[in-house]
Amino acid sequence: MSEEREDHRYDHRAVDAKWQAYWEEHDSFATPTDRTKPKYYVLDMFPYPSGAGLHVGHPKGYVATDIVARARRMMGFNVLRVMGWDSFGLPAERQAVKEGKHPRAITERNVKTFKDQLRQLGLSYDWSRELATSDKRYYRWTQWIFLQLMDAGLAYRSSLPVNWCPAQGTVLANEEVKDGVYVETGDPVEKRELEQWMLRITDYAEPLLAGLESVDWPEGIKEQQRNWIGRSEGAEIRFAVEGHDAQVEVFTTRPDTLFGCTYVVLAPEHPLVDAITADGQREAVAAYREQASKLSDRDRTTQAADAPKTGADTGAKAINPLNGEAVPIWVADYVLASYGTGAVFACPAHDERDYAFAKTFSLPIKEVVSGGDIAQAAYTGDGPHVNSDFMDGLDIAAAKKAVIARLERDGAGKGTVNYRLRDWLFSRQRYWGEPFPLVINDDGSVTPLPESALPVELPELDEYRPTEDGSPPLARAADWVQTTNPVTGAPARRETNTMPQWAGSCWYYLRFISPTDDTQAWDPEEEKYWMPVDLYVGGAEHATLHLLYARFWHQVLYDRGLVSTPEPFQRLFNQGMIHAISYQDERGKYYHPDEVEERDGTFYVKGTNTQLATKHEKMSKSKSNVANPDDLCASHGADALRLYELFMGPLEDGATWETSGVAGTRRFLERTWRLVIDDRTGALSAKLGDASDGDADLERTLHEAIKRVTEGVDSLKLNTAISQMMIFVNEASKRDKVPRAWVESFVLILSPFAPHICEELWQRLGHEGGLAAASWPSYDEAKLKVAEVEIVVQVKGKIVSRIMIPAEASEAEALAAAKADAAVAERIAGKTIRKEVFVPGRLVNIVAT
RNA sequence: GGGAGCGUAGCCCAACGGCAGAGGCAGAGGACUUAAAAUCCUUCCAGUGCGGGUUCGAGUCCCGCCGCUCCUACCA
Repeated sequence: MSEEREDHRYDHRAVDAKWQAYWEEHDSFATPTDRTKPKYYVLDMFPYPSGAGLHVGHPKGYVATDIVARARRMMGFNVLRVMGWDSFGLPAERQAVKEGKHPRAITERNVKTFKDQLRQLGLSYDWSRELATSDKRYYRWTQWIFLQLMDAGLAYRSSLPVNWCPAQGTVLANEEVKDGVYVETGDPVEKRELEQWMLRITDYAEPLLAGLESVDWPEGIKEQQRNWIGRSEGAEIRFAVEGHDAQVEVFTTRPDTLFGCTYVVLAPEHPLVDAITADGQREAVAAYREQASKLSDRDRTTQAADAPKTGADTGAKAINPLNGEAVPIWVADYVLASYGTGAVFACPAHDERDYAFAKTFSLPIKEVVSGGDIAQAAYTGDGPHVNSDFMDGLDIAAAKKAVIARLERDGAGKGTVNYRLRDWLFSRQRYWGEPFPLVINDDGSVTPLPESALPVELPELDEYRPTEDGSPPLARAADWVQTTNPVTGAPARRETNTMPQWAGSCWYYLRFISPTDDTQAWDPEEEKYWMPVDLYVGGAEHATLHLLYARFWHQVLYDRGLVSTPEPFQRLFNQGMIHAISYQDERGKYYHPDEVEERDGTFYVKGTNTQLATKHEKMSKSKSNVANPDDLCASHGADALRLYELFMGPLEDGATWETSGVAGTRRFLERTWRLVIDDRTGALSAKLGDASDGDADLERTLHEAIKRVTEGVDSLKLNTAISQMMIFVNEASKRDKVPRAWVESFVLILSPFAPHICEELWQRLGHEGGLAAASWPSYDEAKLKVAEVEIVVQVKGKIVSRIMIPAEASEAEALAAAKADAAVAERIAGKTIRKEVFVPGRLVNIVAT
């Protein structure tokens, strides 16, 4: 008897497996080919397939988009829902070196792990459109886009210093270098000049700013992009150098303080330094530049404005173009070579950094804007100008105008706009990336390859480290490097750098439109149909890099008439990060939750007296606080996991993972199951009745749930949608009879969240063709209303009574009913009514004195 | 230093400016059971980080603090 009963309970293993197989067999999520219906392109930021696999934090966004995709299909949209792999990148290359395998083999292994994990979650991807950026059928077109960029004059070569680590024989990213050493090993890092490819993203600074106005993105992300682009208006001013032909050009946003200039500063790398340095200062300046060059960019820029200032006097003098005054020229690393002109004029009275520098080196400080106390600190606020000749008495805005006009008249400078955004360093000294589609001729000139020569495939190597002389790994493929110019037939060599990982992710959303087309990157007709991406979901950590780079490429493609929309991602949504509790002993060792026990509110290593500190941290293997989706699919089922991912809280918020919460959504699914199935017999529940078995309260709960879920698909407020569905199931479970049609509607709205169990229930309810054939239920506003409502009656804002009135009652009726209440009447007797407030369905407030 | 966000019950979280509680977790009690699990029922628990202000009315809007998270950082 009991065994038989077991057989009819909700068995997630059987249900999950059955329907995942069904979907695959029936191609349930194939992208529709008719073009008559409205389209919806919902996209996840595709992952880098790391060796660690997925933890429960990763699928949060994927589950959210899956709900949107499944619901939109039922609502009659053609949905494009796809997944791929950002599969070029350094970790695979490192792992390849470690294991002595090809990075491709490592990548394929990791992709398989990821894909298996995603499949278990029942995500409705059209897997026939799967792509990988490291696939030559894909990177052929990445190379093609690079040719477009070259053709548009947006790609150029430039010699730049990079971080070179001799001990590791490799180049390092800025993030990997601190205090002049490789953070992982402590090996020293030096700067090495290498020929690099750059992309002129700065040419697109204005369109990138302007485009933000037209997209539906979180304000915070837009603001980050604006800050990153960093538009600032100011002036370029030329200072003559005393005794030299040379001129120093500076950029400033405060040309109005030019009379307060007491010195000029060049960045240590400024090209004029050698030419102008006085003989007596050569040694000191050389020593300073040497010292500065040893610091990584990061060290030079992570310090706050009040950091100790260093510098050296060149002994040269610059002439202030306004008053002819000669001021000393210094070299200091607080001026960055890569911003503006790499030189500034210093006005210590009104700039904190200049102030600190002037104090350090006892340079004069001259006030030109009144309102502060420059004996104490720099004054950066507004005020009437002083000691400034024609600007005296003007405020900052007026003074700026006046001084720019004067400089322009005198030919000593001009008003300009500057950007913080730098050109994009677009080459890496790595193997596992896209080769450049070009050859370098013997004279150093570059010839782009014709389209017919694409793809330029990565050659096979058996060693992925850089060469001994520091050339990138591709230099090892001598036969590959040595080639001929396709136009002239003359000997030429290939570029041994590869593209950075961002390249492939810059346009993958376009390739998903026609991923198997080997004749073009995408089909223009299909592109017109599907673009732009209607909803793009991913982490906020990509706010400035990926999302800016992709917009840049897209705008270039748009300007060349290759895509139909100026912006790629119409709506962006950032899912919050999932954190989890970690347990650490005094020495910092992490313990897995299974090794931990709680006694009297304190945590200990099981069976010992070793006390543990708890912390909420990012999920990470190294912190032993990772929850694995595979385990949860096995123990609670994919649907319970999917529900919990979203039930935890608002999608955009961070949340703390608690596996015990999955038990709650699992119980909800079990209650749902019992609503439909008699778990003693496996037959349909005897509860299911006809329309006459329903009551208005339950019907209202159902319609409320349909409404919340329908709206949640748009707003992505899915946690409250789930809770409304829980209310319906709790209520329905209490009834002896529930109209079958209501239960069916409920199964449909739950199905995007919990597709496996809902397919099963839908089938058992006698429907053919699966949920794919079903359409979305609608709600009826009229059904959401109740006949009578209890409203609160306040007198002067204090609750004195509660009365029942018809829901449709007018203000006059409600007030009359309120005043008829004894407690109210008593309180307003003999007083003057100053104000009466009526909030329909909520309250009445009578202000009487 | 700058920017963004968050702070409601033991915990996760709800509340068009209108009765602070929808849902879940954990806890307690009970029903069912030989017992346990499962299930069902009942139940405890905060006045919304702090201080002002606007308002008939503030968790919600405004100002100032405190705490936490994320991003960014000598950008002239």
